[in-house]
Amino acid sequence: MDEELKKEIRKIALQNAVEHHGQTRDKIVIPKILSTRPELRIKINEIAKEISLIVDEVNKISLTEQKSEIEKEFPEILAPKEKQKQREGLPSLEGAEQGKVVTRFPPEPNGYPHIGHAKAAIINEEYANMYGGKKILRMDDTNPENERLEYYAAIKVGLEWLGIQYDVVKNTSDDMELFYEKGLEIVSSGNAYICTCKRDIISKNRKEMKACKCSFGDPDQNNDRWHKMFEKYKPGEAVVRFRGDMKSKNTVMRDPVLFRVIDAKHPLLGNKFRVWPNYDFAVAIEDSIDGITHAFRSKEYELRNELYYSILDALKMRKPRMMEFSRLEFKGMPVSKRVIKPLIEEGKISWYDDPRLPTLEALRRRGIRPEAVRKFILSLGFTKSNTLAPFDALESFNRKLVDSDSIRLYMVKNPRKLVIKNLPSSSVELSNHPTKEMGKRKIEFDENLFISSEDANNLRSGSKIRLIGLGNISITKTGHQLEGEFIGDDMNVDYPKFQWVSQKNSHQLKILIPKSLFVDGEYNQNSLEELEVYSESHYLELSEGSEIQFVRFGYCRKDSQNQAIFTHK
RNA sequence: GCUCCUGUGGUGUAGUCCGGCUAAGCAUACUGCCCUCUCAAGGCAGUGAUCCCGGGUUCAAAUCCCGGCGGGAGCACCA
Repeated sequence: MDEELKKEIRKIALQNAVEHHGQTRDKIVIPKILSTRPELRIKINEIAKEISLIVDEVNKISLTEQKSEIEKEFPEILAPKEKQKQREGLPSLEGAEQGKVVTRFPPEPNGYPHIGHAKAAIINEEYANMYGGKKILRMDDTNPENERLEYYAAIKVGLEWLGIQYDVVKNTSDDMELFYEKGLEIVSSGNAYICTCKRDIISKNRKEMKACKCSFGDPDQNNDRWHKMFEKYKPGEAVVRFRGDMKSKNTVMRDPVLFRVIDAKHPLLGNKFRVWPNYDFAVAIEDSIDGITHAFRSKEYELRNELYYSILDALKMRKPRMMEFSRLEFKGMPVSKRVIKPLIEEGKISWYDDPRLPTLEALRRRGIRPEAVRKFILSLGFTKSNTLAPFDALESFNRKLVDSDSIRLYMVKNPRKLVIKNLPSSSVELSNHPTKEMGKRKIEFDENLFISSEDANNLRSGSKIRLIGLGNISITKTGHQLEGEFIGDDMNVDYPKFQWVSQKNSHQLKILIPKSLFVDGEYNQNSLEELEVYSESHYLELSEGSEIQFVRFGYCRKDSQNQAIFTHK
């Protein structure tokens, strides 16, 4: 064995020993050597023996000796370890070429957009941007019974708020004629057939893996029935079914429905059409003709991938790559309309913008910034494992964004009067932000001030406190109404510091504190706390929607002249 | 029930495809210190993971293989 290798081994052993209280192990040193010198693998036995010897030697000498040997022999490893840099954004995409990636976000206009939509939209956008590609917004509106005009608009408003812009905005329903063309093609080629069986028969056969009699109909029958779908058949009487595999383990593949008859009025197209493609057929074709290179959807669609590719194969159409990510929900914050709607009807929450909800509108009202939503979502990564994200992760991103332009204001909850007769002045100027230049505000006062009960409760006669920005006070009387006297303005004291409000300058308002809507699956009766508070009247001069930090309380967003919503601490 | 996906500190994740470059990285939460007329932001430090469990392959496994277990989803003429 050459001396150089021995030296190398000793170096690694020493380094590792120093990092671990003077002790190293050959199990650690062997891989390290082998990883840098793969050619040694064949001589493994010999090397392992040598390493054991060296490791023993190193372990015998003291930590200080180890350190001094490193200093003398291998000073290069003394350089401090750099902090590891984290990959920015999402992992790279397989098969993605710069400038050629096309992604799409296909929401159904059947409700208000929420955090789950944000995740899908942001992932699609990020990837398109990452590769200098194209983004498409496609309203997936092929069920006229569900879609409503206001939802098309609400989704666009939400996306705008998130700051996402699209190269193309379209509706799936724009391509109805194309679906018919492809529908006829897939029927004519024998890859689909028209089934007139009753719904429960179809479902029973699916369960039992049995083909239905319609699947044996000849081409003429299918052709004829295809045309009948457009006028003769009533809803429920006939559906177009893909010829999949009734014996497939994947239930999705057991001759799924491609088209059905729906007579409802479509918000965009009225009664022009009554044969509607279903989701699987529509997305596959749309993704293909829109030139989508990478399509992303959430995990519950995973089993539908096989169908998606099969439809495109049957039609000999180009296939995008489909990938899925986990759904995003917050603990105790339902996303689904099925859960939210009854709460609205029962009057438990006001509307879809109630601050306890994870809708985009609610997050906005609550004071969450779109950039925070984006950072938060990206921080969750692109993963298929179930995420029940904690809301405080979002809050932390938001706090950092909001802090630098939130005006600092004083506010007291459950106000208690504090009378101080010997105040040396009648007004004071307070600065609006501790570090950023945001100007000052003037507060006028007389002997009547307020502090919050929480603070007042800990006081007794003789307690000394500092009213921030005002001066030091010695309490002379406690009780329902407190009294105190001004004892100077020395700032080098360690009295407890309280914020205060002057009676002359006060404004009463309500603060809404949203809490978890559901606890252990049950509606939380106390999910919205309402606080009656006094703030400085300066509040009235702020524009609606501004973010405020009430000192020693937390961040709030001004909702109106007499209501603010608690954002987070 | 059947099928598919998933399982890394309190929490969210990186790493897993192509086993060694990290006795497991980052963020958040928590604790302490610095800064500061805020229990904020900022700076620094610290606590915290036998990488779900059990076998196997290998000189070497969070990473590969087999078997369990936990969690989620799908089983619609909804998307």
